[in-house]
Amino acid sequence: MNEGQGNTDEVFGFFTEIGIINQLSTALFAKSLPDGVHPSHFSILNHLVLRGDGKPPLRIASAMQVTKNTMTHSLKVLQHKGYIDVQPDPNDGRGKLVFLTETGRSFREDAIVRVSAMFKDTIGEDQIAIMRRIRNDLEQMRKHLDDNR
Amino acid sequence: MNEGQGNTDEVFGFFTEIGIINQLSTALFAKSLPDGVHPSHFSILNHLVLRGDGKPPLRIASAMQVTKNTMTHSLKVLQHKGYIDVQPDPNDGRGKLVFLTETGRSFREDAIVRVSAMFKDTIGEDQIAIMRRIRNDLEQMRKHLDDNR
DNA sequence: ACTATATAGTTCTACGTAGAACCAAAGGAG
DNA sequence: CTCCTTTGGTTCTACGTAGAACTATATAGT
Repeated sequence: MNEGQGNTDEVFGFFTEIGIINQLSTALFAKSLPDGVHPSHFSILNHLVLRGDGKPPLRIASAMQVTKNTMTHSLKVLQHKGYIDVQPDPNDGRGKLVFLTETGRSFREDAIVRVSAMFKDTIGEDQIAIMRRIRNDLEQMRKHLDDNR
Repeated sequence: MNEGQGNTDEVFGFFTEIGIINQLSTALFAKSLPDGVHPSHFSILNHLVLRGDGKPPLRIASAMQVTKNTMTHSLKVLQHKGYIDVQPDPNDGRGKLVFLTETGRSFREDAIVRVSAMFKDTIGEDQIAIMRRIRNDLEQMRKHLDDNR
């Protein structure tokens, strides 16, 4: 293969590995979520619980690293399922604010239990060890990619 | 937040980080590919060059970690663009074999050049160092997830 | 104050991908 | 040989996501 392109193959291989892990983990995760709830939907609920709700969609979108079009769609799904409540922002005529409903909170609680049970079957001590080991490097990488977008 | 779920949050956070990196790198990659060629399409071409062509679709699908339905679709796109040639397997009446065309090979070469140039702008020494550091752990993680699918 | 620009969200469209049902060919068991 | 199961691929449908064009409100510059 062509040398002289520096470490292109290395970089490409790395991102391929990341992509596959993402693929497999997402699929694994999806199997433990009830009815048509996508992992990304759960992520939004989880984010609202952990970081607090009452945030505008755009802020959530940037936290989740998806575009605002995607967020509009996802929020519509969550709202339709009754997990969130979207209200106009009283301080900004353009904006909206996203609130969790009780249904949404308890759905998230239940999902955590299911996911935990599933993780117990697949994620062992070795995997946890890997996660702890590389977590910092991953964060740095993510930050760098995010800054140089 | 609820403790007692063990390291669910840790695991979930890890996969979230992976997901975001995948997201950002894919988007970055896509920008350096011409016309409607998706990163996954390029991956297939790259795989055929690196690992050799003349392989059945199902084998490629398992290497790329996508379902066969997806592979059928992707191959149709690549074939329509003239990058690959799909022929029936003479040894198996059900099977097909995928071959690269000259167009496909040179497209991949050109793409490598573009991608390399783009990487030079975004991926620095620090990032390469991270990749080398965690590459092994990622592979292990991927293998484990793949085996326990 | 007025105009220009930036920002928050939505809509429309296109596309990659997965799941399920399906067809065809191969392989194994009796 | 015959039947059943497995395997390779396709089709149909559904869905998450991105890009681009658009509306409406807010903010900055003069």
